Amino acid sequence: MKSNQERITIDGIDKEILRHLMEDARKPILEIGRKLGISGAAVHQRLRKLESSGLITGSKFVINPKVLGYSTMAFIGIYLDKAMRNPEAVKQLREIPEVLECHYTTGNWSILIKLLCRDNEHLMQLLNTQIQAIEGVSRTETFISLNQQIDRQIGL
Amino acid sequence: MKSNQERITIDGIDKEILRHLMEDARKPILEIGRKLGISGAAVHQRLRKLESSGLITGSKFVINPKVLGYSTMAFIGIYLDKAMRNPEAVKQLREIPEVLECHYTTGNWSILIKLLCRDNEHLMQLLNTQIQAIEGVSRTETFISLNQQIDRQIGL
DNA sequence: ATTGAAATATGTTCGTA
DNA sequence: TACGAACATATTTCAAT
Repeated sequence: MKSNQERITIDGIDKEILRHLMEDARKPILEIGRKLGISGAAVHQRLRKLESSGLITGSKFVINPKVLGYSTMAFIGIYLDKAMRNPEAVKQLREIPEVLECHYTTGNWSILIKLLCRDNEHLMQLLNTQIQAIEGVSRTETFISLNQQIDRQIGL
Repeated sequence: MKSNQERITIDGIDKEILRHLMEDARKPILEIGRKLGISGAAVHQRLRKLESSGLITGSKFVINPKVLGYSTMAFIGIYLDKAMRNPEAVKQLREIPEVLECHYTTGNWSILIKLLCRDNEHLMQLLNTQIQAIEGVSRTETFISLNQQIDRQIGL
C-alpha cells in the first residue's frame, strides 16, 4: 500500500512474475516459483519489492458486465461552457455509476467519458436526465461502441 | 473458465463477496467469510457458482504505468476509407502494444482507440510511423487525456 | 445452501549463505 | 538475492443437515 521514491530496476524474473499475476491475480506464488525455477520465498520477496516500488497498484476481480445486462458501451465528449465548473461537473459525473472513465482532454471537448449502460434506451435516459442536467454542460457528442476488439493493460 | 447458460440469481451475499474481490483479488475467502458471518466453504461454493455463471471473467494484477514511464494517455478517432479493411486494420492495431482499447464506433470515425505512451513525442511517433502507416487509415483525430479523474468497473 | 472437519496447498517469516 | 525449514493460514473436498 505504500510506495517508495526509490527507482526500481525490474529484471526479467520480475517481469515474468508480473505477467503471471496480471493474467491471474490468484495464481499461487509457489506455482509461479516452480515455473520460473526459483523458490516461493524468492517470488514473495520480489513481490514485496515491486509493491513497495509502487509498480503494483492492486489486484481486481474482473466481472463480465453483459451477465448483469450491461451491453452498451459509449464514449461521450462533453462541452462545458465554463471551464471553472469542471471540478463540479466531474464530481457529479462520479455520482453516476455507469460512468467508468472520465478524462479532461485536449481538443474540442472539455471532458471525455466512457460509460456502460444496459441498452440504447438506458443510454438516452442517462444523457437526458443525468448528464445534460449537469450545470455547465452545453453540448455532448455520443459515440457508441459497436464492438470492443481490444482491452488490455500496457505490456511488460 | 467455463460459462453455463443458466441464468443466475445474485443475492446480497454474492454481491458482498464480489465487492471484496473486485477491490482485492487476493483477499482470502476465509477472511471474507468471517466478515460476512458465513463459513469459508460457503464462500467457496458461491464463488464456484459465480464463476460457472460467467459473471467472473478472471482476475488481474493492476500495475501503475507511470512507474514504467508511461504517462500520456490519448484517444484517437480513426477514419478508414474502406470499411472492408476494418478487420485488417484492427489486426495491425493489436500489434501495437501501446493500444489498450479498440472500438468500432458509430459516428464520424470507423474506430476509436485508447492508447498509452511515454510522452507526447512517443505519441507523435506512434501516430506517424505506426498508425498512419496502416492501410486504409485516411485521417485521425487525437485527444490527449490531460488527467483521468475516474477509472472503475461497473458497480454491483 | 450451509456447516465443521480433514487433507492438501499456500503464504510468510527467519536464519543462513 | 536466494534458499530451505518451520510455522501460520488458506483452499478444497466431503459427509451431514
